[in-house]
Amino acid sequence: MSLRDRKRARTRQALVEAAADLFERQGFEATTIAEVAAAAEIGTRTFFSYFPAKEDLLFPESDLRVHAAVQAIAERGDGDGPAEVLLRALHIVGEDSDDLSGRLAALRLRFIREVPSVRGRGLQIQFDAQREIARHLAAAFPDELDEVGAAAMTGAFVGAVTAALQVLLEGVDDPGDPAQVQAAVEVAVDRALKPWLAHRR
Amino acid sequence: MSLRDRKRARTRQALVEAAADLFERQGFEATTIAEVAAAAEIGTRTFFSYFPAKEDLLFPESDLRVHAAVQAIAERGDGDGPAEVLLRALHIVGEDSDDLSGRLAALRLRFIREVPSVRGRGLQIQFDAQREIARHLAAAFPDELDEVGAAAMTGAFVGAVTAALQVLLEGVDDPGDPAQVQAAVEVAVDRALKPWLAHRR
DNA sequence: ACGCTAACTGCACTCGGTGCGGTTTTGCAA
DNA sequence: TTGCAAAACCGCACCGAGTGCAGTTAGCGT
Repeated sequence: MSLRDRKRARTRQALVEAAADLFERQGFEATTIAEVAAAAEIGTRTFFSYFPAKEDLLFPESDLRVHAAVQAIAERGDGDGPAEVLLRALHIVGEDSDDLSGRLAALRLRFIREVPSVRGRGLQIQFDAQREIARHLAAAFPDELDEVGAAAMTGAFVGAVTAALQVLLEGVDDPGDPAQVQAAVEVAVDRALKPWLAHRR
Repeated sequence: MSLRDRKRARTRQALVEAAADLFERQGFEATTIAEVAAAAEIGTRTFFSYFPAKEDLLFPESDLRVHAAVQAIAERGDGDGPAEVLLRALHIVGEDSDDLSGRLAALRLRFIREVPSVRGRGLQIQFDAQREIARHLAAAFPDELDEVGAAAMTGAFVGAVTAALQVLLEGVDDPGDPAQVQAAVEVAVDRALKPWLAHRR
């Protein structure tokens, strides 16, 4: 990795951290891109060579997650069926790695509820990720699934968990508490997939 | 209905039609709100008292559809279970009524593929509609479903059909042809829900 | 016919985002 | 080490979406 690339990665990280700080303090819409860029010590214009839009500051490593999930699908065990592999892949996508990603996750959750444009961007990213995973799932199980079947299955899983999670999070008083959120996610996965796994045996 | 309301409805309709014309001719992003407003003979500023954003011109009657679906849930037959009622409700949401809505549907489909902001807004509307339907579904079947279960079920249905439809539409050469699209929708519903309905018997 | 209210509209403004062109930095090779 | 091409940086001018405000117009009930 060249010096150029490392510097670029550092600046990118600085942008995300600066944005997290400002967003926490001022909210999403009240923070301008100029402020974020200034806090990371780059010109306003240069910001757009790092992120295509303001909302993407909240989803900085979405493609890495998807890539990890795809890899998990490729490295499936011999005994696993499509449902098990898919479930494990989705679990990987939903994981928080470092603590910055934890901070970001909390902000993301908050702004997905508060700011329409963030919710829109989030759904779009989820949709694209889902499609990518479905493609690889179909490739991994050519005998059991075709493209359409894999997409339907992935859509059903993701849709069910997302919708269940949304309802559960309405009842959470402090969305900033990672424990409550984590618990809600587990309940959502369990509740959403119970009927499917039950008849699957 | 007062004259005021009728005039307002006429203007709203004129906006949608003008937008449809301009969008067909110039594309979505190349058409400015000022142009649409001028074509409907209102001031640019006034546009925003009819639609909150440019994208909403492509989803002019989404709340009516949802309302119709909710009503269909309320008027369910005695022998129907949650799955049948939900399927019928979703069928209602997806219907095209007049021919203007047919034109709009084609444009919508095109721009959902081409323009990220339109895709984002569309997903957001779908998400909200899904939540509303789930709420009423839970209310209609208090013994079989709670809020979370209804949301999971609705999310699974909608997610499966949407994802399957997306894959199927990739293979359609002329997205402007309503027959091909309609056929794809039917296949998508069938394929997406087959495993569910099969084990449901 | 008369006031009251809702709708219409122009104006000024902010912010997100892009294209362009010039300057600085970096990687690499002679 | 020096030189050079590419890549990154950045200011500038610009556009369109969207909002707040204030003044005018038009419909509605009395």
